[in-house]
Amino acid sequence: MPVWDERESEEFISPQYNLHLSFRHADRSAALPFLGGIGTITPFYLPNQEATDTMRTRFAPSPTGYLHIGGARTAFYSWLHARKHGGRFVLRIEDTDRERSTEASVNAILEGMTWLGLEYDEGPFFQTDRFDRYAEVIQQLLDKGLAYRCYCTREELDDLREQQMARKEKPRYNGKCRVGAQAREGVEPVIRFKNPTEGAVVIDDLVKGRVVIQNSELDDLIIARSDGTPTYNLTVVVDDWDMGVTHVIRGDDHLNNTPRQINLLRAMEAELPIYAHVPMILGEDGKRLSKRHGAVSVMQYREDGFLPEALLNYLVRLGWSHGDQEVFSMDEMIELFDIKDVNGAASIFNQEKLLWLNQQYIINAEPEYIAHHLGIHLGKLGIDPSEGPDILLVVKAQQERAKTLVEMAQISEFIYRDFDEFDPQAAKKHLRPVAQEPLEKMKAALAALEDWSIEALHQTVQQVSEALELKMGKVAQPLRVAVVGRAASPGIDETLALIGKEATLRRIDKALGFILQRVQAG
RNA sequence: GCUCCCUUCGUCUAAUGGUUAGGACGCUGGCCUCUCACGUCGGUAAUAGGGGUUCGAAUCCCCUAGGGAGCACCA
Repeated sequence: MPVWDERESEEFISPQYNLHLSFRHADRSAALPFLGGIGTITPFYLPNQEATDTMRTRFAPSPTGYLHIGGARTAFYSWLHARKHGGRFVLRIEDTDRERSTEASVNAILEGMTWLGLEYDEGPFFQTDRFDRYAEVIQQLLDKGLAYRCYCTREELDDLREQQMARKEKPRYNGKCRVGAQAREGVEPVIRFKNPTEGAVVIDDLVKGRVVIQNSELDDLIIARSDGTPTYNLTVVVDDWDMGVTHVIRGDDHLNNTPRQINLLRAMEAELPIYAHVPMILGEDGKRLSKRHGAVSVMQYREDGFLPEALLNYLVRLGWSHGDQEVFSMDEMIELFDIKDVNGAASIFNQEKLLWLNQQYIINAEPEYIAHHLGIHLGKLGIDPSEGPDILLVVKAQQERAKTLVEMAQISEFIYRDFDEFDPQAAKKHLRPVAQEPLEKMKAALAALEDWSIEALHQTVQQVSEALELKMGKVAQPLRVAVVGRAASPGIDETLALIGKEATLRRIDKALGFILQRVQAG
């Protein structure tokens, strides 16, 4: 069973989760009555569904891994489409492949969607709970003569395929058992759908436009394996129909499956959904996104310090645009996004642009929001934020300086603890003998300072600079390297304020020691 | 191999037959400045190739090339 973050589960997962429980464990024969034969079947409606004319989109991942970037985008597009039109967004888990499906993957997918904030209105439904229903539809197709048992063995099919490939033909089933096939000893038959042999299937795809496929290109696909379990093309079609899905938004790797599914839908005399096939997302090398490309799991982006809003904004702009606008609020995305405007071409995932967007979101976010997430990343560095200054002050000081929350934690480390070594480059440039006097003067002035406020600190640095007749940079930079260890930090006054008086004086001493050592070393 | 989809700066995209082909990321030069960053002003860089149609093509048609997907008792 999924393990939820208590706080988040209350908000929007819980209702579906309860339904999931009741759906999985209830007496299905009572809960899900089926009616009639082919032609008179009316789609049944799952317990929480309302009117049949409600627009519905769905996300239907197979739980064989985490939620990846491509899946997240199609889920998001489906979600946006439903939200925009006041429809419902359905989550369905396609777990009929029992070899590869895992509970852990289901949880990973739900966790990913939760993090992104893609709450679903119905589901999650599990296909493994619906085998009775699939069996029923298959039987009806059989009764109607729209499907048949095929007794060809795997070996025979393999041979057939090889021969066809050798002849440079498209491999497909030859329809041997289509008429008058006899049961064979020791062969458990599969069930095939009798695909039309003539004519063409027309798909008016919202993204790809009109796509026409000749039925002569299609063969009689298997809808039930020899062990009786249904296959993908059958289950999607039955589910989309039963669940009242009106808009099928999915990856364009499914475009080639669509004509088969349409033929199946027609055989069941079901209403056809509207299709939208969105293109793939490619890695930086132009190849299909894979583990080689690093962070492909959406949860990895959380680990890496990205905000979910930034990731969604990036994904919506990947393949879609609204004039010159780059940054969109969630409301704007819902209002402006239109699946019809999605580009038909595959696009390359560009980490640099995502980083830029993430920084924009960090800059514009409420400090409280950032602080909440920053705490986690500080914790990973072994830092307890409560042992330092108010974390809101840290966020405000660093907000414009980090592309990710991980980076923000890293560049804030100096606030919480002394560093071990000076950055060699920075020390070489700034901790030189000429810096000795400014540092000593600063130390004295700071030691005497009672009011450790940003304003007072600013004045102090300025006064010391003026007294030495130096530009402020000549004083502030050595001081910065002394207390931060590096040449970059927030304004020197803010920096000192965050570090505190005691640590500041201690670190200046250390820097003076460093310079002395350097002089002696020659 | 066959079928389907796709092709504008390095990347994401705008331009629905008439624009000096626009914006954004990146890279880069200036400004701002105590550093870094933010911000700001500039620069760099594209219609895959070839044929048509048209007064006029990134845009419509055809061919070629390149990329992707599908052709499973996976989803």
